[in-house]
Amino acid sequence: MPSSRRLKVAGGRPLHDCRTCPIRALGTFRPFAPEELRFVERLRIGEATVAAGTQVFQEGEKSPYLLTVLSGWLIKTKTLPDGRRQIINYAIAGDLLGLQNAVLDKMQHSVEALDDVRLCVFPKEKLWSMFEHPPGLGFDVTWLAAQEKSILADFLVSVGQRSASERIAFLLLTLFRRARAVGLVEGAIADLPITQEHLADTIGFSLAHTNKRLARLKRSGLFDWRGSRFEMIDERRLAELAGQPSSP
Amino acid sequence: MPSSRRLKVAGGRPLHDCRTCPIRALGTFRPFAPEELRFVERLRIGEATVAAGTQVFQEGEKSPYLLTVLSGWLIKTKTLPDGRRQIINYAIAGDLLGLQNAVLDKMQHSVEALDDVRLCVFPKEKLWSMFEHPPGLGFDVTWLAAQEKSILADFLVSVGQRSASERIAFLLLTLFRRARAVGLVEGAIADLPITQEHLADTIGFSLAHTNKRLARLKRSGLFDWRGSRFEMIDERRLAELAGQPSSP
DNA sequence: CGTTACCTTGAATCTCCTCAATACACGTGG
DNA sequence: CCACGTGTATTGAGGAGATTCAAGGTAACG
Repeated sequence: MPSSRRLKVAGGRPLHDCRTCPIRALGTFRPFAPEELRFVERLRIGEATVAAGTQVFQEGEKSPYLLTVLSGWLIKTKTLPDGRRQIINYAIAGDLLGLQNAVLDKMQHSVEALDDVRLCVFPKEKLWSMFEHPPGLGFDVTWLAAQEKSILADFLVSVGQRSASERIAFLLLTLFRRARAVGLVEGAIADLPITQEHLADTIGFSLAHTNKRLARLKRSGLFDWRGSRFEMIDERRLAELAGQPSSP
Repeated sequence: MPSSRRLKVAGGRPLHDCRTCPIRALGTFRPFAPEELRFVERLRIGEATVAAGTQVFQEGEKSPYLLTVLSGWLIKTKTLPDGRRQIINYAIAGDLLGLQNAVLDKMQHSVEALDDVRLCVFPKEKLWSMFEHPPGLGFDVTWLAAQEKSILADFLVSVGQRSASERIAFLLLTLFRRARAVGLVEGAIADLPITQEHLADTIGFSLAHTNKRLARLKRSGLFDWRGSRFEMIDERRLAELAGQPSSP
């Protein structure tokens, strides 16, 4: 069972400098002008560290925060009245959390930490000022939103059209590549704090069936996955198996 | 088979005035300041009318355009290498097309007209200027993107967790409500230019199976659907059947 | 050393798929 | 006017794939 811890922001704690922000160092993002850096630094409320299992946002909730992930893994989920749960997406370093909350007035899904997570916290009402303030901060937010739309569409194709093993292959490949893009892969090894239940809730199959197909996939030797240690062995063949239209 | 017609923009044709824009009249959007109106009017290239079956965008393509739907229905699709197709979302009046193309450099999905469609055409490189130019045009784009993320998440829950009849109920309900929100429902009747094959490609089931479950659903009398004429009879019960968390 | 979370496996059942055939409405050309 | 094609809807039989339920197994942790 996920714990019921909720997000708390410790104000006034020692903040690192935005200039040395870990996610800026990734090179995944456009470099900020000094002026933008100062602007963002003023908007920021503080940093928060949350433990595995924490509910960072709750579906339907109006939170005062808009968040950026500095480190750790989270899942975004939606739950049906009878308890069936779908994992919508995963979030890692560099991802934005709570855009819906800031723009559409309330959260459309829940967000839960899978391991210990560090977050950068903004007041959601300041989002508007990122659009007033000329240089492309608002554009960056749109870029992130478009990016996530694209990921959601990919997941939708998977769940709508792919077979069980294809879905597993596609998900593992996607998570691995996203992790690699933000420097979380050393050699060919990533730390995935994901259980088979998460896997099942993402690809839309029962846990039992997911387990059986995963076991068979493992035997093919394209990757090794035990506990949270995931090792990619043959990425190209895994991508083929996933039915990936194009290459890395 | 969908025809292979492609989008062509007739420049310099008589344009209606942005002040009398049909989608502005809907009341779905925030009213524009006169200054914003003039700004948008200058950005616009022209209007385009495309016939049913036209491929407005092609997956992987870099188109010079960013579009707004004035009237008609379209589908956004992604196709796997072996031909399996997933309908990602539907677009109607007020929706934005080609954001990925403008922001992420190329289209991640195809867009096809289901009936005759009127479009408002912008040059995609001008998107940036909507963010430079202070009052909230850029914010509106983000709002639309967040909105669509929310729809995609809903579809993902459906395809991942719901049974066949629940998925059908949910999709019909969603399309009906979106149509109603932009004034396309008179009485309880909407014109849905959708075949059972579209339905099947959206909910992730085979055509045969979709047909059988739909037939059973029809017998329950919650709606009437023949050809393109869709009549909602018991919206509340259909919503219950769809496993909708909250009410209209 | 018992608890808890996660993983594994089997048997019976049901959902959904494939394949194939048929029906119907429409428009076109002979 | 009818014959024909095409797109859409419908239906049935048989088999693959997924579900549920239930039982064990393993490893980590207090």
